[in-house]
Amino acid sequence: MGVRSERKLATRQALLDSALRLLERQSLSSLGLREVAREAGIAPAAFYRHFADLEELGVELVRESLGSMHALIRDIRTPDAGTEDIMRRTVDLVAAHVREQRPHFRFLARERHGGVARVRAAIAAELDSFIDELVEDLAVQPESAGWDPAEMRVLGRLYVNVIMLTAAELLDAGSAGPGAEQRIIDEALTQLRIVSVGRLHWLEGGGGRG
Amino acid sequence: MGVRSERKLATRQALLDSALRLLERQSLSSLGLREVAREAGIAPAAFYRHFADLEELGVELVRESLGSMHALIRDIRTPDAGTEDIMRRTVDLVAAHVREQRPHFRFLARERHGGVARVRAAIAAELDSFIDELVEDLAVQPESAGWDPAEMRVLGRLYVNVIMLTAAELLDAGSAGPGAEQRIIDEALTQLRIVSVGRLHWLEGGGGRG
DNA sequence: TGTACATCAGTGAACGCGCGTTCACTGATGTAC
DNA sequence: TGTACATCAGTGAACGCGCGTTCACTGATGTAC
Repeated sequence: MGVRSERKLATRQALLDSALRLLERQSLSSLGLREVAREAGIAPAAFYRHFADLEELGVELVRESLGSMHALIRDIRTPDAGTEDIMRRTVDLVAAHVREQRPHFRFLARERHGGVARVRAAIAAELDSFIDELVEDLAVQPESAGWDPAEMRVLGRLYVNVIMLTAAELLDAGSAGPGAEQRIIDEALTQLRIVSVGRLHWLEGGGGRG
Repeated sequence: MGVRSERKLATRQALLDSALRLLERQSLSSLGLREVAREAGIAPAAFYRHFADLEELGVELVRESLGSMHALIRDIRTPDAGTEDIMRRTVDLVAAHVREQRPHFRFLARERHGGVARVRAAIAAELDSFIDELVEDLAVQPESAGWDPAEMRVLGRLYVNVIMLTAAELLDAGSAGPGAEQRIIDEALTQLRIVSVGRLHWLEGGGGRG
């Protein structure tokens, strides 16, 4: 790969990084092109060499951020351990990933229901595929015997939602005083436990419809 | 009350309504003062007779929107019925309220993790008080015997989160094709059932820690 | 290796535009007597 | 009830500013021979 295209990629990445940095304190729809270019140290016009507009950059940020989310989900996948161990591991991993990739998780939390429809759709689509992955793992566990596939998917969505909301709460934990992070982690663990107990006894009442 | 203050209140309300209308398609941080004034049919300068800036208007919108949310929670409170009936009623009520107060729920979903910290804080505080209300109701039910108060609160948060996320999904149901709304309602019901089964068997394993 | 030309990422100036905010004002409503 | 003055919600013009986008350009990198 030539020097020129390497530098182009570096500039592109600088734009993405600058945008992500600015997005810690504002939402995508209020972000300015000149603002991002300034932060990245290039002329505003150069932005157009990389993206048609900020929405396109936003969609690329979704890809990047969900890479972080994907790494988290992959780490969580340990179908061999006991349920309690998996859950403990899960909340610890969520906390660790949020700490290491704050801006990515901030971006996802903010834009999941944000003002840019295309970005919202991109996030929803990717979350769906994460749910599929998680359901694959859940399906091979003995606790899943007798489960309806559609209901398994709802269970997976419930787990992913708990994880996403926990990540979002952890982002604001800093300003909520010391101990807040541990409290959020403990609550997340309790939520996962409640759901898991529900899962364990699901079939007793005929799928909760008894 | 005089004619003048009545008219002032009417203008103020027109500003709030106009803002809410515009916020169906964008987020608060990208909303413009002139834009809102234009939509309300008044001169930009008149805005300042009612709010110091858009953030202040936003906080007032939180109050208004959570009024809608509060009405929903109040409707849900029927501690006398059986669990399954309560849950069916709950998802139907969520769907009905979202249909009738779309802009309010859109606003809440968008700004709960949005770019304006003060608005985020206002929403979080109000959600907390809704959880308290819900927990009050849950506490008097026989299913809650033996529960730790802190764990009850986590359960309440879990229910409220399911409700909020269901409302958010219903908002985009229209563009997801016909049948999407019913599918979302069914999934929400299943989630509530899973959580409720978990609640029912919670103590068997020593609070899920067995 | 050296030369001549092509490519193209990034520049800097320019544009028209809508923004938030200020200000002195107007005229209907409110108040005091 | 009528009059004289005070209040104040809303106006319209003006301001300086940063925005997104365009354009011809520059000069380092790439390519062909």
